[in-house]
Amino acid sequence: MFLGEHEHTIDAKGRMAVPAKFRAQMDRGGVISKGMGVCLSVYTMQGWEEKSAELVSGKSSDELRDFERRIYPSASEIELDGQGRMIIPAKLRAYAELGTEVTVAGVRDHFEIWDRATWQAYQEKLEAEGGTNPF
Amino acid sequence: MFLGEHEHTIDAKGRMAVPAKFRAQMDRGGVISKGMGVCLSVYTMQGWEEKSAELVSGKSSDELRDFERRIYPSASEIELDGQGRMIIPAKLRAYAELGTEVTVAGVRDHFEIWDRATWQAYQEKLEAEGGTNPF
DNA sequence: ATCCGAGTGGGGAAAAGTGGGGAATAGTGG
DNA sequence: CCACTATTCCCCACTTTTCCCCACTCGGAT
Repeated sequence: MFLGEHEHTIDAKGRMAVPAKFRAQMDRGGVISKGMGVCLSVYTMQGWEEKSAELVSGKSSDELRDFERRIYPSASEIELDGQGRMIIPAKLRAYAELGTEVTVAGVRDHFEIWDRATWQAYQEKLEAEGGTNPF
Repeated sequence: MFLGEHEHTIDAKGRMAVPAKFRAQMDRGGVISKGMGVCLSVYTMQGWEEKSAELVSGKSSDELRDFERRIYPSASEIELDGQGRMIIPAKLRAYAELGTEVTVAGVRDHFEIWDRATWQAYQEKLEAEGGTNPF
């Protein structure tokens, strides 16, 4: 399970260290894709297959065609290098408007990568709208 | 699995480099055919056989004859040269209105070749219709 | 103080992508 | 059957990007 908020940086080569606590789950690689909102989502390979299978089920063949052409091209398979970093494809980096300073947030079955400023604004918005903590 | 969006070029001889991430899957050759829409679809040999078997199943013999005469003559077997490029037959290139700048998009069990401008317009249309990313 | 793991940065080798020359091949006309 | 032309295919060459490895820093734990 992915938990917690981690502040990391993207270097000049487009690399970002995966939080050490997430690495064991990602050792067999994973998939990065456009996320819901201005962010990127990273799944384990298994998580990706389950999630995408669930999403395509029960679609008509016309819907399915368009849907598949949206989600698969916007994703990319990722691996970790010897230092536990992943490369974020330039297109996805542009989509999520990532600068060098990013926040990595664990969200149960996946983790998300946000530009730090975007993340902060989003959290403040949630806090203003969202009431109290449930625990 | 074919994932991601790759910008490549077709040279004066009709050759296009296959994205490195797709090559391992194409090493035993494949089949290129007219795609659904203004694009071309490329399957692995195995994927093509499965897909075409699926498509012809449950057709009456009249339907089947027409279908086969439409599908198979427009398709072409492809191999990679020493640099990992494939040749795109001129007829197919004309069908998909491919210029020199193309986008190669991985779509799970196959990948598609689009003229870059056509692809961009299509993606913008999907985005306008389709709401948010599901991941 | 020292060790160790985490995060970051960068040099250099390897691979990917692109372009083009020239031989082999197929097709066309005499 | 031969000559000519056009196309295909196999190399070689160059540029850019990617990938692998080594090195440094910073905290926390021993």
